[in-house]
Amino acid sequence: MKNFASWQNIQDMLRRRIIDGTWKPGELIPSEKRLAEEFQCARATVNRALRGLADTGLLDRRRRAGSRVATEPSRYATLKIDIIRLEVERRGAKYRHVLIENRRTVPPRRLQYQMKIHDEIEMLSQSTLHLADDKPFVYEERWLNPSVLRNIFQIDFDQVSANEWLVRNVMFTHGDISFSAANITASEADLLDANEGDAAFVIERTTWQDEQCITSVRLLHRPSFSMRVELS
Amino acid sequence: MKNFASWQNIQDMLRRRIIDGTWKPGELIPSEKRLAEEFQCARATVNRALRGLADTGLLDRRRRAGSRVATEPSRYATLKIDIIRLEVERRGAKYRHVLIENRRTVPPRRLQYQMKIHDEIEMLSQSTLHLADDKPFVYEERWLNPSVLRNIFQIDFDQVSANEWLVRNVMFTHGDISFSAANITASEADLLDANEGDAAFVIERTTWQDEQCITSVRLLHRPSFSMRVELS
DNA sequence: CAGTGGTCTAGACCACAAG
DNA sequence: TTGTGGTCTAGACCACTGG
Repeated sequence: MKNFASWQNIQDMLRRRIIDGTWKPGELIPSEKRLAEEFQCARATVNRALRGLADTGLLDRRRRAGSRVATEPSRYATLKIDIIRLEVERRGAKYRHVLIENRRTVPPRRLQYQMKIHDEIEMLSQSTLHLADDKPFVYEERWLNPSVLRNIFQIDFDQVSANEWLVRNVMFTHGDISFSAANITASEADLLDANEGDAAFVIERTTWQDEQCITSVRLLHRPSFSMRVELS
Repeated sequence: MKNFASWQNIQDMLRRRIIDGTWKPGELIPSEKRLAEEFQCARATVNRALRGLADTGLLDRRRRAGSRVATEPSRYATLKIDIIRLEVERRGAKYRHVLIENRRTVPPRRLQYQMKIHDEIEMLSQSTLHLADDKPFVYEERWLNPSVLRNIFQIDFDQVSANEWLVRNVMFTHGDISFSAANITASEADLLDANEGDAAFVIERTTWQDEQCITSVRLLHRPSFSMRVELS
């Protein structure tokens, strides 16, 4: 007999029952064992299907208590954090970047705090403009920590943006990212070919390798930029 | 002998090898079979560990070709889409909402397109202000599709916000969400207790149940709002 | 063709928590 | 105490694709 009951099939069937209200929010669903009997498959197969549903927030699962349809079914959206060059190219445009500033200096207090750094160490401070079809796309302000990136002063960031170099050469263990909106300043407006006060989408990201901060970056997108994600 | 080699342990060890450069970007790592021998465990256990690493973008896996460390290790950030009330309460504030407008009307063209609706049907149009500690937090403009939400005109949205009612009562099969920035208008500024032109963080979300659009919503956050996510 | 990852199975033991 | 989910095992077959 063929396997019509792959874990994907089972997951789809179970998701359907949740979505169409066969099993209502808060309700207990049959145990893995019973579902395995129903679908004539091994419990591990049902487990794989249910785990996926729990991961997306549709189910709450607890040992002994069983699996319940989530009462407040949070949904999760997964953002892909890409190299800016790829993001530009994905939009069908030609990518180019310009390194505007690149100097060693001590970061301001606010950033020391953000990077969880306690010494007044010198870092590499960069300003980069990323362009799509030669039109301003993102203005990037970045701080790079030379205590982690030993050879950082030898890299030619005119050839490769720090954004891309880091992704290819340095992996982080953890980090945080925040999204917000900001009115752009006169000088930023100049760089982004926009008007002072325009609302811009801002991403701030800081990454660490174990306890050491690698880099902190602020990406100021051109006005009208929007980031889109599919929900499933 | 105890199992010191749970799939989590194995995943951590393998992740470490990728992060510290033992295995470099683009490099082929040992097959599941070999790793299972190394860790003295079943292949399924290694598989579970590797699958997780592939899911987060650290590995590229292909049948026959084996597993390679990703050349462009995309990282993924998972956003939890919560009920606004919970988001306010998570920030330690008291939640309250005010239904400002609630009327039946035909949505404008732009929204018909966004909702992939082809008929000039009447919908429920709502404006809601969400408050945190009685201070404006988010201004919400929402369209609800009565062809899917049959009893929508009977719900008392003064008691429960549409945001919360929908999450608890209607599940979607898919949707899309976009993040952007906007200069707030004079009337929005009035509602949000801000100034005209201030930059506000905007979330637009549209959800469907199979082919039918359920709702489309635009959330205009108070200036200074930011959304933060952990990367791991 | 052969070796890889993808999946499924039947069984087992364990950790947990509701009753 | 007992039934649940969480995990691991040893083995198997399949789908895919590089050589």
